[in-house]
Amino acid sequence: MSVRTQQQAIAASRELAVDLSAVIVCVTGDQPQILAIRSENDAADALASGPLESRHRTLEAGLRSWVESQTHQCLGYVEQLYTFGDRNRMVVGSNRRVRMLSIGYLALVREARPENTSNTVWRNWYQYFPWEDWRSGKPAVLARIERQLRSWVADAEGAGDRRARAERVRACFGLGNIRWSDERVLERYELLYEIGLVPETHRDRAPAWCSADDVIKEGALMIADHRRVLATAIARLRGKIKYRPVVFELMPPTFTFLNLQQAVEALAGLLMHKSNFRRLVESQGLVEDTGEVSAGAAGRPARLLRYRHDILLERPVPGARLPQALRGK
Amino acid sequence: MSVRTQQQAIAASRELAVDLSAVIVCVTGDQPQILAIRSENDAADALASGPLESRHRTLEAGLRSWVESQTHQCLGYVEQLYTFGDRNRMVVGSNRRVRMLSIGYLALVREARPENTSNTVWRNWYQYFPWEDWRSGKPAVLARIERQLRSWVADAEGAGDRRARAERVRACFGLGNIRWSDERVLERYELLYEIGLVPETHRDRAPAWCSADDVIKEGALMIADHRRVLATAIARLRGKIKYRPVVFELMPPTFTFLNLQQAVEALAGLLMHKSNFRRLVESQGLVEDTGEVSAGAAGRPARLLRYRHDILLERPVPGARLPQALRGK
DNA sequence: TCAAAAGTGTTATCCTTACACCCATGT
DNA sequence: ACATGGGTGTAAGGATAACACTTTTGA
Repeated sequence: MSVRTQQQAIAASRELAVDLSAVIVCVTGDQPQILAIRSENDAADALASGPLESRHRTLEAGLRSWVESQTHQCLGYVEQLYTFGDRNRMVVGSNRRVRMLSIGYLALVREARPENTSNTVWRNWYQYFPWEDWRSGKPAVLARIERQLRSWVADAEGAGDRRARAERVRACFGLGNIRWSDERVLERYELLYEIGLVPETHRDRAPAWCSADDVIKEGALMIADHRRVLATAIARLRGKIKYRPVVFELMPPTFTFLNLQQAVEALAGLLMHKSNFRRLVESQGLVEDTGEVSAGAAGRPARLLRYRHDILLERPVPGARLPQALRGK
Repeated sequence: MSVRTQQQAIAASRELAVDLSAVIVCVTGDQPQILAIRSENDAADALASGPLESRHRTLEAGLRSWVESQTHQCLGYVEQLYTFGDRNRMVVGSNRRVRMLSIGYLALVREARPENTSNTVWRNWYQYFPWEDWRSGKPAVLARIERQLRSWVADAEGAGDRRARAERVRACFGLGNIRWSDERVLERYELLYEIGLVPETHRDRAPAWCSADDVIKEGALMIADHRRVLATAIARLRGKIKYRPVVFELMPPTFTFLNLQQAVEALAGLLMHKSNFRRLVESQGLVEDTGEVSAGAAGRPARLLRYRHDILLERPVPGARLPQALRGK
């Protein structure tokens, strides 16, 4: 098995189609946005996606190249998310089924360029996931979602199964003594998908036992599994801002503390304590003062900050969950 | 661009070969091991890798199926790592170059089964990365590595470049006021690769400016980019054990605190404080006491523990790096 | 009796959270 | 004057890291 011939691999690939898809994120003001591709006839949006071209040395270079040429967006930070290849991604080719593989990427851009191609739009990502925005209190949709989840738990066969379901619901949606976790975007979406609360379930292959009546209609749809890819991206980004200074990839060259806080809040879908936020950012040494102050805003003008580019990599990545290792020797 | 025809995608895939490769990990006693495929003629090992078959519904199912049939290992926890597809992975096909894509997976198994196929071996992963094991003090190789890194820093063109290089070296290898971070396995490997301190650089495409004389020869090689895949796996696992109870996927049904601690230490390549480790594990409620005690060991017999399967998902994932969100509303 | 490992307890320190309060500006 | 946002101080509580020390077994 060690020496698989290239022929085998190539033969296998004959039934394959691979593309790259990108969740392109920016923050305008206090809203997180993604670049969506509008389809003419279909109601559902799509993510930007393009072919895997072999002339680029790396996958990432290929992605950058076509996204930049197609959308006239200059990509900043880019990170591979996941490779999606489930069977329900198959499409029917000329005369046989073809497995679609899609390598998902997260890309951050600094500003929302005017939409110059007619079919691309910047959309607030909470349009697709209304239950993920807690900034103005608990989202209304969650009442209905929770009701459905409870009945799913109640429908379990045995007591063990019921416990497991209850546990999972509590963890995903922060019920009982567990808190809502902003990072569980994908787990939440997958739970909804699995139990048929989301239209995609019924579009893909509806299991007999779940009815389409209970579907949550709030939240815009996307084609194929693009909403799953988006959920993956949001989850990754929400996690990442907590231990790597990636927010700054979304900020203009100078910004105030409030700007920064609102950007983080937009991504996390949660509000933060003002003073604690400042202190944390300041203590990390991530920003430095430009001499200037902001103008034109409502209240007192604020100092304008700038990201300290020199601290690109360091950040001791604090907060490990294991006891500190023994020092030295 | 939104509506790419399937034809395009399929056409693009003609020049593609996709396979799955797996880093299969277990811990025996106090050593982390991976399943390596020995090659007959070549000196370098390979990771387990197999074709992407279309009969399975998910990629993961396909991986499990062929790994289990080929290696007679029953895989426990499985997680997708990354999709590797750089140009230097190209291979020459019948009469043209073919891009090799490889979807890397991390798989954890509970025990090292006797090696029943002649060409598979369990190997200590520190054979490939001797600089990653700090359990008995600072690894000896690091002296040489650090010397080379310093001279790379000194060789920088301008002052800015020099600072950036110094910064990067400090962050990756924990020099100056920055501590060694067990999780930066991949970043370290990539730095070594980039500046030609590792044989792979010269095998792939040696840049003129770096000489092969300085190469670090300690550490076993692997074919193609498999050592990079392994580095990715180790990094991911080291990170994951800190916030998800994945170590237990590597433990036998019952174990002592010491067993558990040694497993974690094996993975992290660092030693922990005994009492603090216990307290942390206990406080998380991850384990429960079986009535029994361990027998036959050197000192005083220890209580045998068991993983509490009921807490699969919860774990509030503490230690977020952002200020706590405002409560409720 | 000694070595080896299992356990228990305690302290200083730092980080996080949660408040309370004052400052500067435009309308 | 007051609303809006900028900015400082601080005290309580919790988690960590680092010690010191006792207990139980096998050889």
